[in-house]
Amino acid sequence: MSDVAMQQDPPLVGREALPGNGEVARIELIAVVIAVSADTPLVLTRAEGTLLPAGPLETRHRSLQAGLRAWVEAQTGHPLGYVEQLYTFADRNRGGAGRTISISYLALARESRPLPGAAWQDWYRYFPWEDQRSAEGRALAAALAARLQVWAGGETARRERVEVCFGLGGLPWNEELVLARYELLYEAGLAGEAARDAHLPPPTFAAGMMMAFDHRRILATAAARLRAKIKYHPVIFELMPESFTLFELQRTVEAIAGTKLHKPNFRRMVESQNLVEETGEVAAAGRGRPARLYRFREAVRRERASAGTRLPVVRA
Amino acid sequence: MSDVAMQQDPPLVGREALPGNGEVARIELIAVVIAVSADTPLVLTRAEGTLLPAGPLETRHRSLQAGLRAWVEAQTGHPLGYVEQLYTFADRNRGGAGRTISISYLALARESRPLPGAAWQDWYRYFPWEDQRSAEGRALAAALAARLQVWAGGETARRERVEVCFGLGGLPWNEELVLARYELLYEAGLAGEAARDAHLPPPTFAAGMMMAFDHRRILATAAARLRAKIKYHPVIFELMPESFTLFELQRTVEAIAGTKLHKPNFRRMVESQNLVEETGEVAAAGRGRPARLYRFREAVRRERASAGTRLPVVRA
DNA sequence: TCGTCAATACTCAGAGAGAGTATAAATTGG
DNA sequence: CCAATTTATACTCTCTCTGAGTATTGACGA
Repeated sequence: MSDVAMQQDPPLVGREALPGNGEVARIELIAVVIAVSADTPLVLTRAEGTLLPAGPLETRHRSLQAGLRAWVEAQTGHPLGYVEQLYTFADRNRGGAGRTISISYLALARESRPLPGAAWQDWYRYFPWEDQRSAEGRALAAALAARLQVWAGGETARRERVEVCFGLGGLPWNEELVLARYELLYEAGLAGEAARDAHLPPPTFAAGMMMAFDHRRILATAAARLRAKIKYHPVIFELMPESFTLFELQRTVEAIAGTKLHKPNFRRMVESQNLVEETGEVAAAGRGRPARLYRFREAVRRERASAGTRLPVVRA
Repeated sequence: MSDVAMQQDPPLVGREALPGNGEVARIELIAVVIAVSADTPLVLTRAEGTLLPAGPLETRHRSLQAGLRAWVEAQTGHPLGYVEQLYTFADRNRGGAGRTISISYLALARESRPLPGAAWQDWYRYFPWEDQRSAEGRALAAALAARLQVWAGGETARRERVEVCFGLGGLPWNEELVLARYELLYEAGLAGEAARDAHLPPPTFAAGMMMAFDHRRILATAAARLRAKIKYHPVIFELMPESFTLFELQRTVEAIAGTKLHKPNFRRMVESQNLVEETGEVAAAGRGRPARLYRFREAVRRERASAGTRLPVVRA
């Protein structure tokens, strides 16, 4: 797929005239803005970390993305760079006519100082079980898996979902299943939003920090997409400064993926793909041998597009 | 990402109350329904192949997907099975207030007899250069690439796009770049829609069959997604009958991907991934040794979800 | 019965991934 | 100033996967 093109809104061409019986809806634009600071993935939030930047599409907005950028900048002071569309949801407005369509986006950024009322939050506050780099995260995931097995009981479909999502029974942990894991926890009542949405009193135990509405679900969708995407598309550089060491790059990937990587093999992978080039400088020394600084090779954009995944094609 | 979940509309939970200044928009639902008949990928169309099934979201529709399914069935008589969201576009209505938001979907199906007014069309009528299985398709792609190089002239950015998209200069043909190639052709005026949208007279040469509005662009988006997806997710089985031979499976993949595959290696790949199991029967003999029949293994859904792509993780 | 055709089975070399070890270049503490 | 420590970088060694080609099997038909 043309990723570069998908980041832009397509050209405006006329569409089929709709008959008059079509309902009208309000359009809400929601942004998941991700950055990484050292070892911590960050998400840009409002209202003490309970809301994602969002706002309605207005007449003055020339496109969906333009509207999104305007709202994020107004609410957080942060101008957006890389943006891609995530998913479009609909729900009926309660106690009112019409419906709201929510169009969610993933944006990648470098950390900055947000406006008052907005703040970067550690992404793992919302999904602590996703941090498989630390023993605590792994322990929490195991504990949640155990609770989910109890919840699943004798239903094999549920048991299998738990096994796949949490890497039980010899299956590996798959860091991409962020959304599937959150959905399991929601269904089992282990996400705080489940009781809230059912108008029940808060449960005695809830995993991770809640958000308002379905914003944590959108956050899970964004994280799943990002964790999948860094493996086949060099978007990780959207999160990096101009120059960086290979180990800083590795730790950024680790922060996003929530797993530890094998240093020599990571280095070999990056170098063999010609993703980076040396700047000729070395990092300001801390302890140990100083690391060389690298920058993203511009030509990568071109070459990466021609990579893709593999089928056993026959060559002429 | 949780693909199974993404195919469903998420649970309806309340969203942020929007201030009154939000614009309202009409919502249009558009479906790209794909099937494969022997060697030919098919797309479900209306109006002599110039329109995709589409219709406005109405109050009676309980969800976006429900609305989509209702429209497709009403217009074509074809009930939808597998459905996934593609992309959401916006454009201003000409000569009217408000805006239309178009939400496009990819659906996979098995061929059926559509209602009068609807018809399955060979997908390659719209994108003949995408059929790299045949010498004619490859020749057309080469001819278009030559025209595009002339159009690009001295602009290196354009030249590089042409090289990547059409596999020039030693680069391989990447079948996933359907949308990027269509966009190039549109920009260069080699797609009929370009002149139409610019209110110019029809050009002397136009590649592939046109569609109304931006429906061919949506079709390109769907094809790009499908070509990418069959490589890492067993969606191909949505297009297959209950039982099939391995070579029929291969030809279905070839029809979608537009490339020839290496038979022994394709067979090894399918078998090594435990995607299928033998039914015990053999296909009704034509010429040559009769082929064994296979069926899709249900357990695959579970196992595939745990696959994903690779990072050099470190194992405990 | 033999030739043809398509399905199925096997082989082999090279690339790549996982895992571990060795060396280099800096800081820090005696 | 030297040695211990720390971190970066380089190298090695399997084992699996993949691309590519060849061989065998089982049907039909002349």
